Amino acid sequence: MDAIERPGSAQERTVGRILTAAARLFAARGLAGVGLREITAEAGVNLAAVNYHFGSKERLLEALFLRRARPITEERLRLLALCREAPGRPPMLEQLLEAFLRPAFSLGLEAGVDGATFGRLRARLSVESEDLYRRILSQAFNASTRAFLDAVAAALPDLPRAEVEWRFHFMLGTMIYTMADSGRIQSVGDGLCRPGEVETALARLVPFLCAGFRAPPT
Amino acid sequence: MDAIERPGSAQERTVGRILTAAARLFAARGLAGVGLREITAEAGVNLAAVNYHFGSKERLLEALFLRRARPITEERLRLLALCREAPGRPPMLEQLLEAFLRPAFSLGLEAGVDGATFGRLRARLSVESEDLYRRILSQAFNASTRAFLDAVAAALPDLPRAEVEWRFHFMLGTMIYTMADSGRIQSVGDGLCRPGEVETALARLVPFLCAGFRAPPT
DNA sequence: GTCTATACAGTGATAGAC
DNA sequence: GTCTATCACTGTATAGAC
Repeated sequence: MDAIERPGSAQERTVGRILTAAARLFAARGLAGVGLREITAEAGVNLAAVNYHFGSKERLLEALFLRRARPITEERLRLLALCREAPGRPPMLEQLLEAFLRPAFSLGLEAGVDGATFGRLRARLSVESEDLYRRILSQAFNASTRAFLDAVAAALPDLPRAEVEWRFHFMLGTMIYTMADSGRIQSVGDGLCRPGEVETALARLVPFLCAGFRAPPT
Repeated sequence: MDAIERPGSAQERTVGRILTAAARLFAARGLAGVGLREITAEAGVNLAAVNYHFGSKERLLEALFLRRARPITEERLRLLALCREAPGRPPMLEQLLEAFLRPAFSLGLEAGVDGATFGRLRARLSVESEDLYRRILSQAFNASTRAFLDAVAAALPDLPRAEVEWRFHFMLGTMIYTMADSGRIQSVGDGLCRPGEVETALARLVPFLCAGFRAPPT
């Protein structure tokens, strides 16, 4: 426990270098496109170091993911605590969705070297049904997401709980697909929608989703 | 040209058996989780047959995908031609979204042995930004999707084109994330939203999305 | 043309020496 | 703890049989 916590120790240096190299390479060329040998070469460590410190390539990915996900959860909860009904402020629902979505976009898409494609990584994990990935996402996001689900339900007291969950699910879909920025809409449309533009995406998403949430129940 | 078209020929039999086996195995265990040796063993053909007939594992996937995607496109265009404004019918926007979404769900999620997880496969491809996958999706869906994008824009004459494209993009996100059925919402909510239920999903999606499309432009 | 057997260069993982 | 050597396995390529 001591060695892994003390910054500057040989072990911590090795782990950090692996994480940095892996983040850069995964971002540049995707998960399957880069091998352990390339990661360890760039990090200047031995091939076996990855399996020694992380256990497997997949668990290296997990460590990488959790390191970037935590700030999102924390910022979400911080913003949630600031939401309140008051004259001159937007309606509660708008505040909640903004507080939920903004950290995912601002911290997930633009912060730091590996942030540029953390959104893509997250999107890939989010459409996978494999157990490992579900576990990673739950571990990273369940706490904050559940809090927002309940807050949205409270802000829409006339909407049955099942409908709230469905619409929340739809919101997750729009968020994740936008973060993935796959280029699909550019290929089908006239290029007027560019999901990579964070502020534009948020400004379009919130009114769209709020209108959907407020639709009469079926 | 003759041999590949005549059903029952030795070649057609081999190709068909590979496609069937690959569809089942990809569906069961994902794309990376199954090797060529397992596919060829189940199909009762030689290992090299895949590369001989398809060129690579990825192009096998492409053939598989296009085979199942074509009926979706055709059914969409058939339903689009039936949409019209008339007394006693739902508003045009509702008709359009229903015509766009229903074939993706009904043909993509439940028809045939490999249909059960064609939706998952499609979702995985849809969040990928790699060129091959973008090409596959364009080839499969651009014709029908573009037609619907224009029809929706015509049904919402007061909405700027950019806004239409953004909201259409959001719709794609809800559709794809629902088809992926990753289990995420069940893990965060109370299990009241089960994206695998096609009719329920459609009944919830259409009003939600129509309300979003009709939100005032920002 | 179709199919087979086999070889090849690459992967992630690991046992055991130091 | 770290490294070397090696393992079992992957997708792909090819030479040659039918």
